[in-house]
Amino acid sequence: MKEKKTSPYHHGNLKEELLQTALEMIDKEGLDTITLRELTQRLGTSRTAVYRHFASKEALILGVIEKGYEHLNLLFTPIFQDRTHSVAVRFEAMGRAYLDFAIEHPNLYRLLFGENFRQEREEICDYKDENQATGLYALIGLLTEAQEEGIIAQVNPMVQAAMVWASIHGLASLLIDGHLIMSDNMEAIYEYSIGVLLKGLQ
Amino acid sequence: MKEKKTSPYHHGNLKEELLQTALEMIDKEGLDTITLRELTQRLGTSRTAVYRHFASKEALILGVIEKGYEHLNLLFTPIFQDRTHSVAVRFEAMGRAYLDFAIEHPNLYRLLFGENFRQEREEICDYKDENQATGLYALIGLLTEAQEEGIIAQVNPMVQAAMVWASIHGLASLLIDGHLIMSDNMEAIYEYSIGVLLKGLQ
DNA sequence: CATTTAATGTTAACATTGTCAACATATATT
DNA sequence: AATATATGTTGACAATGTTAACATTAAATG
Repeated sequence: MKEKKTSPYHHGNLKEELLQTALEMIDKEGLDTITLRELTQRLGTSRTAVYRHFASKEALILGVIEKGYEHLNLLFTPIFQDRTHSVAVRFEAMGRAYLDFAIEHPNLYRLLFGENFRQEREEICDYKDENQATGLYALIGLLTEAQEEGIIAQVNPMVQAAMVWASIHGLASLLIDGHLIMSDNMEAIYEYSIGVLLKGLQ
Repeated sequence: MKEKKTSPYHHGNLKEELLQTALEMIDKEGLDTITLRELTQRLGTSRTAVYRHFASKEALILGVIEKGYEHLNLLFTPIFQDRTHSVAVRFEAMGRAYLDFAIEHPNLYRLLFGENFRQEREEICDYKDENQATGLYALIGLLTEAQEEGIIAQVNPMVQAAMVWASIHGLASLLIDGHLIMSDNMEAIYEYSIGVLLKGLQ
C-alpha cells in the first residue's frame, strides 16, 4: 500500500511477499532452479532475511504449497458447486479445469501434486479436510450426487474418486512431463477419456 | 570378474559400474539426494573420474534412465507377448506389473516417468521406437489385438493407449507420492480401475 | 516519555556440491 | 621402444543453503 522512497530497514510485509514471489518464481522457472538468493534479491532484502520468517527453504516451499492449495480451491469450488449444471456437465468441466491448470502451470501442478514433501503435505491436507469442497472430497461429493441420480454405479465413492482422479492426474502428468508426444491429439484424448470414464463408471 | 588386491590406477569397467551404482543409489535414496562424490567414493575412485566417461552429472543420469528403460522392457515384454493368456488377462497383468514396479521402485519410477530430462528423453525414446515391445507401443499392440477380438471399441488405438496408460500412471503416481492415503484399499482401487477401463473401452 | 524487550534485517563465514584445469599414470598404437 | 590416447587424481572455484554475531526498528512496559 504505502511505499517509502528509500527502502526502510524493515520491509513491512516480507513473509507474505516471500510466499507470493516464491510462488511466481516456481510457476515460471520450476522448483529446482529457484534459489533463496535470487528470491531475496528480487525483493530487495538480504539473503538470510528468509530465516526470520521460515525455518528453512523447505519450510518456505511448504508455505507456497499451502498457498497453492488455497488458490486451487478458489478456482475449483465454483465448478463443483454450480448446481445450475448437470452432474455430467460439471464432471466434464471439472476435468477440463484441472487439466487446463496443469498445462498452464506445470511447475505449480508438480509442486502441488508431485512427490514434494509427502510427509509434511499430509499435515496440511489433514486440517483441510474440514473444508468440504477441497480436492478429493469435492470429487467424492460429485460422484455421490451422480450415484443418487443413477448415472453411475453405487460403489464406494472414495474408490471411484481415486480412480477418476488418477485418470485425469495421469493424463495431466504425462502431458506436462512430455511423455505423450501428441499435443494435437490432446483434446481428442481428453474427450475420449471422459467418455470412457462415464461409461465405465455406470 | 577379476579382483586385484591393491586397486589399480585404472578401474577397468568404471563407466558401466558408474551407471549400475548410480541406478542402485537412485533406487534407494532418490534422484535429488545422490551426489557424485558419494557415488565415486563408493566405487573407490576420485570425484572427477566421472568426467572421463560422462560430460556431466546430467549425462550420467541420462545413461541411468536409458538403462532403466531397457530393464523395464525386459520386465514387461514377456507379459505383453505371452499369447497363452487372453488379451484381458494380459491387460490386467500388465497393469499390475506396472503398478508393482512403481510401488517397489518409486524413485526409479519417477526417474523414468517423471519430469526429468524431458527434452533429452525424447531422443532416447525415439530411437527405441524400433523395438516394437517398448512402452506405449506394446500397449497399442495389445489394444489393437483387443479390437480385433471385439472386446473393445474400434477407436484410434493410440488414443486408447494414452487413456489407459494415463489411468495406471496416475494411480501409480498418486500412490507413491502419497496423495492417496488408503494403502489398504489399494488392491480394491486397482481392480475397480481395470474394470472401469475394460467396460469403458467397449 | 524513557527504557527495555522482542522482532526483523544484515554481514561474514562455512560446508557441500558440481565442475574445470593441470597433472599423473596406464593402455593402445605405431 | 616411443609416442599418443585414454583414464584417473589433485587442487581450486563458484553457487547455494545455512548459521552465528551484530544492527536496527517496532512493541511493550514502567
